[in-house]
Amino acid sequence: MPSRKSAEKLKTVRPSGTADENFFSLVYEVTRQIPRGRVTSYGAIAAALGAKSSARMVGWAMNGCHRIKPKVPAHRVVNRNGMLTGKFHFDPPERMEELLKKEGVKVKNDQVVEFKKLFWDPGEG
DNA sequence: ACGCTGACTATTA
DNA sequence: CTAATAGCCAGCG
Repeated sequence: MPSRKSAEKLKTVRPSGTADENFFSLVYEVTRQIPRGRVTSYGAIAAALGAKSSARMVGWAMNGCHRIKPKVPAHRVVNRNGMLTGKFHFDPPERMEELLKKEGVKVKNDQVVEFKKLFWDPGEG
C-alpha cells in the first residue's frame, strides 16, 4: 500500500488530527491537475481543500514537491498576484519561468502575463 | 517547550 | 496608491 505516498514523509505524521499528510497529498494532486499553459494560486488550492486560510501550508507542501513521484508542476503555482514568488525554491530559480514560457505562459519581471486570463480554478477542473 | 520563520492572503492605516 | 499587521500551521533551533 503505502508505497510512494510517503512523498511527504518529511514530518513523521501527526496523530493529533491536524493538517496531516492527507492535506499535503491533496495539494500535490490538485497541482498535478493544473492544465498545461495554465496557472493557479496557493490560496485557490487551499480553498479547494477547504483551508483557504492556510495558503501558507500549500506553499509549505510545495517544499517537498520535487521529491514526489509523479512530477508536480509547482511552476504552475504562483501567488495571487501571479508573481513567481517560489522561483527561488527551484533547482535553478530560472527554471520556473522557463517552464512556464515553454508551456506558453508569458512571464515578465517574475510575474505571469495575463495571469487573470490564464488562472485556473481547481474547482472548475 | 518556546519562539522564529515561511513558495500566502486579506484587512487596516 | 503603498506599507504594515493579523491569521494561518508546520518545521526547526
